[in-house]
Amino acid sequence: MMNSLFKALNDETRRQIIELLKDKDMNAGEIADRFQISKPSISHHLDILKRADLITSEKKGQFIQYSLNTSILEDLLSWVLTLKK
Amino acid sequence: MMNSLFKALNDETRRQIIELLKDKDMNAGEIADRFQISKPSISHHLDILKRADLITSEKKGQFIQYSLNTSILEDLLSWVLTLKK
DNA sequence: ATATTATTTAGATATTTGTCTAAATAACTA
DNA sequence: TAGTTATTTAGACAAATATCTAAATAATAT
Repeated sequence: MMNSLFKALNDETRRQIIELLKDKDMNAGEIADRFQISKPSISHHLDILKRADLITSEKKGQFIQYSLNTSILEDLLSWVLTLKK
Repeated sequence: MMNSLFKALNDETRRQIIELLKDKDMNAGEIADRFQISKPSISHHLDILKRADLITSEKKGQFIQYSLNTSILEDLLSWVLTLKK
């Protein structure tokens, strides 16, 4: 669990996707347009974020809408906090 | 900066080293004894943790003592917190 | 001086990862 | 039904990573 979370966060592109989704939900194409990386690659990053439970997806007709899931970040927060004492 | 931090955290062995150092300072050999991984590999992990500023090292005679540096975790905390709103 | 102990550096290798293009799937539109 | 648009899946490949053994460095002890 922590493994897939840290893995997902260990990539600049994926962290930027998270930050985009912080502001608003976006579909895969909109996300891909923000990067100079192919759509299949973005799709792969989305998959990794999803496996880490950092984002969720919902089909909206022809599009797939992605949203940030912050609840998993609670675990990261408490992990960090136990280290700080 | 965030890059080397997330990279350092993206490994179970390194996270375990961090948790060991949370309790007390240890030298390289003591740390290595806790894992079934060769000393050179542990040394490499310590190097990555050090580059990420997560640990510090100090020579104590023949030994090198490693300590946890929690101040860098502030940055991780605030990164997570800005996501949560 | 020599030997022993602690740790790192060097070099090799297998696995994982990020990226790409081409093809497949799925939904809408004319 | 065909054609277009949105997204993913498959397969390939180069770069990065975790690990190992052997050798180098540094400090202590006999």
